[in-house]
Amino acid sequence: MKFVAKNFKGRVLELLEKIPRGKVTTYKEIAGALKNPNASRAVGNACNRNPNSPKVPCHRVVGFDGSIGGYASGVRAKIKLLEQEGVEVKSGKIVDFEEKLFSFN
DNA sequence: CCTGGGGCAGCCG
DNA sequence: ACGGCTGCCCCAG
Repeated sequence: MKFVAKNFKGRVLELLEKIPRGKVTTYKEIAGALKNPNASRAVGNACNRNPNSPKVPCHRVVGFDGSIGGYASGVRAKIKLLEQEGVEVKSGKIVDFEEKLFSFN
């Protein structure tokens, strides 16, 4: 049985878990999927204060431009994880970002 | 490149 | 429950 969180934070975490390995998404996509296209900041907050650190791949979420943005454990770690999953990162940006972009839509 | 403004959820007192 | 502060953001100038 699937656990459906009704909190904003909970939904964000669930979406993050849906992101396949080697793919990335944007805060905007998540916000839009939650019907709150302006809540991109709130999405980032949910990840930052995320209670499920290793459970949720927050490192697969990047800025609208494919920019890494930030990371609670350090941007450096985020890039490292992405590269391990096969996502190239150059100068703090995702290489072929649009091709690796995953949509919830 | 940097600055300011907007809008939204989480956390703390 | 309320108010203020913060933030892994986005957009325009």
